[in-house]
Amino acid sequence: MAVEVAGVASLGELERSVMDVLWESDAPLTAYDVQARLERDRRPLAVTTLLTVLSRLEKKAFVSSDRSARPHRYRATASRADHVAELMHEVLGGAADRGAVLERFVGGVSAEDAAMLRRLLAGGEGG
Amino acid sequence: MAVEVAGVASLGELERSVMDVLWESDAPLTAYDVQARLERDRRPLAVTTLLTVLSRLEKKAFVSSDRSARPHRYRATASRADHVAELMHEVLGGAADRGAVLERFVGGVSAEDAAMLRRLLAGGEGG
DNA sequence: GCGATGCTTCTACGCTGCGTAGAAGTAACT
DNA sequence: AGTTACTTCTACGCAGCGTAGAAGCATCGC
Repeated sequence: MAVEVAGVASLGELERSVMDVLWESDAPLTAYDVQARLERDRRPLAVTTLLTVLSRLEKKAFVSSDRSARPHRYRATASRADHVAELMHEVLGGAADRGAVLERFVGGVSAEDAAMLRRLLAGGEGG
Repeated sequence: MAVEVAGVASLGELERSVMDVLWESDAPLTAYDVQARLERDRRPLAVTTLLTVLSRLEKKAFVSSDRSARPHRYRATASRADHVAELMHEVLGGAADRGAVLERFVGGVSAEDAAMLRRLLAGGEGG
Protein backbone atom coordinates (compact mmCIF):
# COMPACT_ATOMS: atom_id res chain seq x y z
CA MET A 1 0.00 0.00 0.00
CA ALA A 2 1.49 3.26 -1.13
CA VAL A 3 -0.88 5.49 0.70
CA GLU A 4 1.26 5.84 3.75
CA VAL A 5 4.30 6.80 1.80
CA ALA A 6 2.32 9.35 -0.10
CA GLY A 7 0.90 10.62 3.13
CA VAL A 8 4.29 11.49 4.48
CA ALA A 9 6.20 12.19 1.35
CA SER A 10 3.69 14.30 -0.42
CA LEU A 11 4.59 17.79 0.52
CA GLY A 12 4.11 20.55 -1.94
CA GLU A 13 6.99 22.78 -2.87
CA LEU A 14 5.89 25.60 -0.63
CA GLU A 15 5.06 23.23 2.16
CA ARG A 16 8.51 21.74 1.92
CA SER A 17 10.10 25.19 1.90
CA VAL A 18 8.20 26.08 5.03
CA MET A 19 9.29 22.87 6.67
CA ASP A 20 12.86 23.66 5.74
CA VAL A 21 12.60 27.00 7.44
CA LEU A 22 11.09 25.40 10.50
CA TRP A 23 13.70 22.68 10.57
CA GLU A 24 16.45 25.23 10.25
CA SER A 25 15.25 27.05 13.32
CA ASP A 26 15.68 25.88 16.87
CA ALA A 27 13.04 28.15 18.28
CA PRO A 28 9.39 28.11 17.27
CA LEU A 29 8.58 30.64 14.60
CA THR A 30 5.64 32.85 13.81
CA ALA A 31 4.12 32.99 10.36
CA TYR A 32 5.85 36.33 10.00
CA ASP A 33 9.18 34.82 10.79
CA VAL A 34 8.63 32.19 8.17
CA GLN A 35 7.52 34.83 5.72
CA ALA A 36 10.66 36.85 6.34
CA ARG A 37 12.97 33.88 5.95
CA LEU A 38 11.31 32.70 2.81
CA GLU A 39 11.48 36.08 1.18
CA ARG A 40 15.20 35.72 0.92
CA ASP A 41 14.78 32.88 -1.52
CA ARG A 42 11.49 33.23 -3.30
CA ARG A 43 9.17 36.02 -4.20
CA PRO A 44 7.17 37.63 -1.40
CA LEU A 45 4.23 35.71 -0.04
CA ALA A 46 1.22 36.99 1.85
CA VAL A 47 1.19 36.12 5.51
CA THR A 48 -2.18 34.48 5.06
CA THR A 49 -0.59 32.16 2.57
CA LEU A 50 1.91 31.06 5.17
CA LEU A 51 -0.86 30.72 7.76
CA THR A 52 -2.79 28.49 5.39
CA VAL A 53 0.21 26.34 4.64
CA LEU A 54 1.11 26.19 8.30
CA SER A 55 -2.33 24.98 9.27
CA ARG A 56 -2.34 22.41 6.50
CA LEU A 57 1.01 21.26 7.74
CA GLU A 58 -0.41 21.10 11.23
CA LYS A 59 -3.34 19.04 10.04
CA LYS A 60 -0.82 16.65 8.57
CA ALA A 61 0.99 16.62 11.90
CA PHE A 62 4.17 18.04 10.48
CA VAL A 63 4.06 21.06 12.73
CA SER A 64 2.49 21.92 16.03
CA SER A 65 1.56 25.34 17.20
CA ASP A 66 1.56 27.21 20.45
CA ARG A 67 -1.59 29.27 20.46
CA SER A 68 -1.13 30.78 23.84
CA ALA A 69 1.53 33.09 22.54
CA ARG A 70 -0.26 35.67 20.52
CA PRO A 71 1.54 35.65 17.31
CA HIS A 72 1.15 31.89 17.21
CA ARG A 73 4.40 30.00 17.27
CA TYR A 74 4.91 27.07 14.99
CA ARG A 75 7.52 24.40 15.19
CA ALA A 76 8.23 21.15 13.37
CA THR A 77 6.99 18.16 15.30
CA ALA A 78 10.01 16.14 14.21
CA SER A 79 13.51 17.13 13.20
CA ARG A 80 14.40 16.91 9.57
CA ALA A 81 16.63 13.99 10.36
CA ASP A 82 13.76 12.20 12.05
CA HIS A 83 11.53 12.98 9.17
CA VAL A 84 13.93 11.80 6.52
CA ALA A 85 14.78 8.69 8.47
CA GLU A 86 11.12 7.94 8.93
CA LEU A 87 10.59 8.46 5.24
CA MET A 88 13.33 5.98 4.50
CA HIS A 89 11.73 3.49 6.82
CA GLU A 90 8.36 3.90 5.21
CA VAL A 91 9.80 3.47 1.78
CA LEU A 92 11.69 0.41 2.92
CA GLY A 93 8.70 -0.92 4.77
CA GLY A 94 6.68 -0.97 1.62
CA ALA A 95 9.10 -3.36 0.02
CA ALA A 96 8.52 -7.08 0.19
CA ASP A 97 12.08 -7.87 -0.78
CA ARG A 98 13.95 -5.93 1.88
CA GLY A 99 17.14 -7.84 1.32
CA ALA A 100 17.35 -6.85 -2.30
CA VAL A 101 16.47 -3.28 -1.48
CA LEU A 102 19.06 -2.99 1.24
CA GLU A 103 21.62 -4.58 -1.02
CA ARG A 104 21.04 -1.97 -3.68
CA PHE A 105 20.83 0.77 -1.14
CA VAL A 106 24.16 -0.13 0.41
CA GLY A 107 25.62 -0.62 -3.03
CA GLY A 108 24.83 2.95 -3.86
CA VAL A 109 26.00 4.83 -0.81
CA SER A 110 29.20 6.78 -0.80
CA ALA A 111 32.28 5.45 0.98
CA GLU A 112 31.72 7.99 3.71
CA ASP A 113 28.16 6.98 4.25
CA ALA A 114 29.17 3.34 4.26
CA ALA A 115 31.75 4.04 6.93
CA MET A 116 29.19 5.93 8.93
CA LEU A 117 26.74 3.08 8.65
CA ARG A 118 29.35 0.59 9.77
CA ARG A 119 30.15 2.69 12.80
CA LEU A 120 26.50 3.13 13.62
CA LEU A 121 25.78 -0.56 13.25
CA ALA A 122 28.77 -1.57 15.28
CA GLY A 123 27.58 0.58 18.14
CA GLY A 124 24.27 -1.22 18.40
CA GLU A 125 25.83 -4.67 18.12
CA GLY A 126 24.31 -6.01 21.32
CA GLY A 127 20.73 -5.34 20.20
CA MET B 1 14.98 20.79 -3.34
CA ALA B 2 12.08 18.45 -2.91
CA VAL B 3 11.07 18.35 -6.51
CA GLU B 4 13.13 15.32 -7.34
CA VAL B 5 11.76 13.32 -4.48
CA ALA B 6 8.27 14.23 -5.46
CA GLY B 7 9.09 13.35 -9.03
CA VAL B 8 9.92 9.81 -8.15
CA ALA B 9 7.80 9.22 -5.13
CA SER B 10 4.62 10.67 -6.40
CA LEU B 11 2.76 7.77 -7.85
CA GLY B 12 -0.97 7.61 -7.62
CA GLU B 13 -2.65 4.62 -6.10
CA LEU B 14 -3.55 3.04 -9.40
CA GLU B 15 -0.16 3.86 -10.82
CA ARG B 16 1.47 2.15 -7.89
CA SER B 17 -0.79 -0.88 -8.28
CA VAL B 18 0.16 -1.14 -11.91
CA MET B 19 3.82 -0.88 -11.03
CA ASP B 20 3.35 -3.63 -8.48
CA VAL B 21 1.89 -5.88 -11.12
CA LEU B 22 4.75 -5.08 -13.47
CA TRP B 23 7.32 -5.61 -10.75
CA GLU B 24 5.76 -8.90 -9.84
CA SER B 25 6.13 -10.16 -13.36
CA ASP B 26 9.34 -11.25 -14.98
CA ALA B 27 8.04 -11.04 -18.51
CA PRO B 28 6.71 -7.87 -20.13
CA LEU B 29 2.96 -7.57 -19.87
CA THR B 30 0.23 -6.24 -22.09
CA ALA B 31 -2.39 -3.86 -20.84
CA TYR B 32 -4.76 -6.79 -20.84
CA ASP B 33 -2.47 -8.80 -18.65
CA VAL B 34 -2.29 -5.96 -16.20
CA GLN B 35 -6.02 -5.57 -16.32
CA ALA B 36 -6.52 -9.25 -15.56
CA ARG B 37 -4.10 -9.26 -12.67
CA LEU B 38 -5.55 -6.15 -11.15
CA GLU B 39 -9.06 -7.45 -11.29
CA ARG B 40 -8.21 -9.94 -8.64
CA ASP B 41 -7.74 -7.17 -6.14
CA ARG B 42 -9.79 -4.19 -7.15
CA ARG B 43 -12.90 -3.61 -9.14
CA PRO B 44 -12.72 -4.06 -12.91
CA LEU B 45 -11.01 -1.36 -14.90
CA ALA B 46 -11.36 -0.53 -18.56
CA VAL B 47 -8.38 -1.44 -20.68
CA THR B 48 -8.13 2.14 -21.83
CA THR B 49 -7.67 3.15 -18.24
CA LEU B 50 -4.68 0.87 -17.97
CA LEU B 51 -3.35 2.12 -21.28
CA THR B 52 -3.59 5.68 -20.04
CA VAL B 53 -1.87 4.86 -16.79
CA LEU B 54 0.76 2.85 -18.59
CA SER B 55 1.60 5.72 -20.93
CA ARG B 56 1.73 8.17 -18.05
CA LEU B 57 4.05 5.79 -16.31
CA GLU B 58 6.12 5.58 -19.45
CA LYS B 59 6.32 9.34 -19.69
CA LYS B 60 7.66 9.30 -16.16
CA ALA B 61 10.18 6.66 -17.20
CA PHE B 62 8.84 4.06 -14.83
CA VAL B 63 8.01 1.67 -17.62
CA SER B 64 9.16 1.10 -21.15
CA SER B 65 7.16 -0.46 -23.92
CA ASP B 66 7.84 -2.72 -26.83
CA ARG B 67 5.67 -1.44 -29.62
CA SER B 68 6.80 -3.91 -32.20
CA ALA B 69 4.80 -6.65 -30.58
CA ARG B 70 1.23 -5.92 -31.40
CA PRO B 71 -0.46 -6.05 -28.13
CA HIS B 72 2.21 -3.70 -26.81
CA ARG B 73 4.32 -5.12 -24.05
CA TYR B 74 5.13 -3.06 -21.01
CA ARG B 75 7.77 -3.68 -18.41
CA ALA B 76 9.15 -1.78 -15.47
CA THR B 77 12.38 0.01 -16.31
CA ALA B 78 13.78 -0.79 -12.89
CA SER B 79 13.08 -3.53 -10.41
CA ARG B 80 11.11 -2.65 -7.36
CA ALA B 81 14.21 -3.11 -5.28
CA ASP B 82 16.07 -0.69 -7.51
CA HIS B 83 13.24 1.72 -7.32
CA VAL B 84 12.90 1.59 -3.57
CA ALA B 85 16.63 1.82 -3.07
CA GLU B 86 16.76 4.79 -5.40
CA LEU B 87 13.93 6.37 -3.50
CA MET B 88 15.85 5.93 -0.29
CA HIS B 89 18.88 7.52 -1.84
CA GLU B 90 16.90 10.46 -3.07
CA VAL B 91 15.32 10.97 0.28
CA LEU B 92 18.69 10.72 1.94
CA GLY B 93 20.30 12.93 -0.64
CA GLY B 94 17.96 15.73 0.19
CA ALA B 95 19.22 15.82 3.73
CA ALA B 96 21.98 18.15 4.73
CA ASP B 97 22.65 16.29 7.96
CA ARG B 98 23.23 12.82 6.59
CA GLY B 99 24.92 11.65 9.74
CA ALA B 100 21.92 12.41 11.89
CA VAL B 101 19.60 10.85 9.36
CA LEU B 102 21.59 7.67 9.09
CA GLU B 103 21.83 7.49 12.84
CA ARG B 104 18.07 7.62 13.18
CA PHE B 105 17.59 5.31 10.27
CA VAL B 106 19.88 2.68 11.72
CA GLY B 107 18.35 3.21 15.13
CA GLY B 108 14.99 2.25 13.75
CA VAL B 109 15.75 -0.82 11.72
CA SER B 110 14.91 -4.27 12.98
CA ALA B 111 17.60 -6.57 14.28
CA GLU B 112 17.35 -8.61 11.12
CA ASP B 113 17.77 -5.62 8.88
CA ALA B 114 20.68 -4.46 10.98
CA ALA B 115 22.35 -7.83 10.57
CA MET B 116 21.72 -7.72 6.87
CA LEU B 117 23.20 -4.26 6.64
CA ARG B 118 26.29 -5.34 8.54
CA ARG B 119 26.79 -8.25 6.22
CA LEU B 120 26.29 -6.10 3.18
CA LEU B 121 28.66 -3.44 4.43
CA ALA B 122 31.28 -5.98 5.40
CA GLY B 123 31.19 -7.43 1.92
CA GLY B 124 32.03 -4.14 0.29
CA GLU B 125 34.81 -3.33 2.75
CA GLY B 126 37.57 -2.96 0.21
CA GLY B 127 35.68 -0.32 -1.83
C1' DG C 1 -15.31 50.39 28.10
C1' DC C 2 -14.32 51.32 23.40
C1' DG C 3 -11.92 51.95 19.41
C1' DA C 4 -7.80 50.92 16.58
C1' DT C 5 -4.67 47.61 15.15
C1' DG C 6 -3.05 43.47 14.14
C1' DC C 7 -3.50 38.50 14.15
C1' DT C 8 -6.31 34.46 12.81
C1' DT C 9 -9.77 31.93 10.46
C1' DC C 10 -12.89 31.24 6.56
C1' DT C 11 -13.52 30.87 2.13
C1' DA C 12 -12.22 30.54 -2.41
C1' DC C 13 -10.13 30.28 -7.00
C1' DG C 14 -7.00 28.46 -10.49
C1' DC C 15 -3.83 24.92 -11.78
C1' DT C 16 -2.15 20.39 -12.05
C1' DG C 17 -2.15 15.44 -11.42
C1' DC C 18 -4.63 11.26 -11.20
C1' DG C 19 -8.53 7.92 -11.83
C1' DT C 20 -11.40 6.88 -15.18
C1' DA C 21 -13.06 5.79 -19.73
C1' DG C 22 -15.56 6.73 -24.37
C1' DA C 23 -14.83 7.73 -29.18
C1' DA C 24 -12.23 7.74 -32.97
C1' DG C 25 -8.30 6.24 -35.48
C1' DT C 26 -5.08 2.55 -37.09
C1' DA C 27 -3.13 -1.81 -37.94
C1' DA C 28 -3.75 -6.71 -38.78
C1' DC C 29 -5.82 -10.96 -40.38
C1' DT C 30 -8.76 -13.23 -43.43
C1' DA D 1 -11.33 -4.76 -48.58
C1' DG D 2 -13.88 -5.65 -44.54
C1' DT D 3 -13.91 -6.90 -39.90
C1' DT D 4 -11.91 -6.97 -35.62
C1' DA D 5 -8.79 -5.90 -32.18
C1' DC D 6 -5.72 -2.64 -30.34
C1' DT D 7 -4.09 2.13 -29.55
C1' DT D 8 -4.37 7.00 -29.16
C1' DC D 9 -6.95 11.28 -28.28
C1' DT D 10 -9.63 13.69 -25.59
C1' DA D 11 -12.03 14.68 -21.60
C1' DC D 12 -14.34 14.95 -17.13
C1' DG D 13 -14.48 15.02 -12.05
C1' DC D 14 -12.07 15.17 -7.84
C1' DA D 15 -8.53 16.35 -4.69
C1' DG D 16 -4.34 18.74 -3.29
C1' DC D 17 -1.59 22.76 -3.34
C1' DG D 18 -0.28 27.70 -4.08
C1' DT D 19 -2.20 31.71 -3.30
C1' DA D 20 -4.60 35.32 -0.91
C1' DG D 21 -8.74 38.48 0.26
C1' DA D 22 -12.33 39.38 3.55
C1' DA D 23 -14.19 39.06 7.75
C1' DG D 24 -13.93 37.92 12.55
C1' DC D 25 -11.63 38.20 17.06
C1' DA D 26 -8.43 39.48 20.59
C1' DT D 27 -5.45 42.87 22.66
C1' DC D 28 -3.58 47.19 23.94
C1' DG D 29 -3.94 51.97 24.69
C1' DC D 30 -6.78 55.72 25.95
